[in-house]
Amino acid sequence: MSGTSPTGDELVSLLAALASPHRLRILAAVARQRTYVSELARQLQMNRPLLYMHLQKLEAAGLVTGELVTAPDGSSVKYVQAVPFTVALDLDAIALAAQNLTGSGPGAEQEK
Amino acid sequence: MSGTSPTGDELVSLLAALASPHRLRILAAVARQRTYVSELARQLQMNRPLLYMHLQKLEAAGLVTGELVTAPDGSSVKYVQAVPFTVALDLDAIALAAQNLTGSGPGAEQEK
DNA sequence: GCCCCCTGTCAGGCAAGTCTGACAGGGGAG
DNA sequence: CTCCCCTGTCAGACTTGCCTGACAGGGGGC
Repeated sequence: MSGTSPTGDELVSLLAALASPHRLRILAAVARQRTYVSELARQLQMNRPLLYMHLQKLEAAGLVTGELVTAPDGSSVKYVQAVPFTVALDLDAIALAAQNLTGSGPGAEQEK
Repeated sequence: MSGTSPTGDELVSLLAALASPHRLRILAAVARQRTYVSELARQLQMNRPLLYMHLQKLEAAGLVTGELVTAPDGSSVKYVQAVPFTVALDLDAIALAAQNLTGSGPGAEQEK
């Protein structure tokens, strides 16, 4: 994904995924070190269900990947890892992205 | 603002302001041409009150500036203009921003 | 057996964002 | 006076997101 100019919808999803203090902190923690969910919850002092939700959003946006690892002793642990990316954000990028939003053509369609 | 690495909170606000198809379209339209509110509403085919709200958010985020111009004949028109900016978005920037979110220090505070 | 740690999902409550129609008012043109 | 265009703001409905406690289940160690 790095470097590719995303479509408008992708951009919106990406920004929405990042526009949250919790998710920013999660991403930062995960970028620094590969951890598993419960440990991450303890580290960031947040409820696991909440962390799960945020992780799902980050994963849906393609910003992190989860990997369920089953240790030789049978116990399972889910490791989370950050996915590198780069987006240059400025007026030009936005003007470009706004052109290909689903249903945005000048005379495209006015369905609501 | 261009080039300066924003604080965590500022980043979140900026991303939140941009994470909306409507606001993206507004910004794109305004970046291309300085227009006034009602004209913009017609151009984008959206209700004015709605446009007003989005403009307020964009203005609060410092992405656009409004200027109420009173023509010599007395009629007032509010012109909206885009504010140039640039933000490089990647894992490093996020890790950096996550460090200075209000209430995020490693052993800062655990008020809930 | 009991206790501990892990993963995952659920319903429910609360807060915030989104969108709409309607209103009040200023001013010009016919 | 009537019609039109403009700027603002409001309450209300609706949708979405956020967060919590509680649950079901797998597996290990004592």
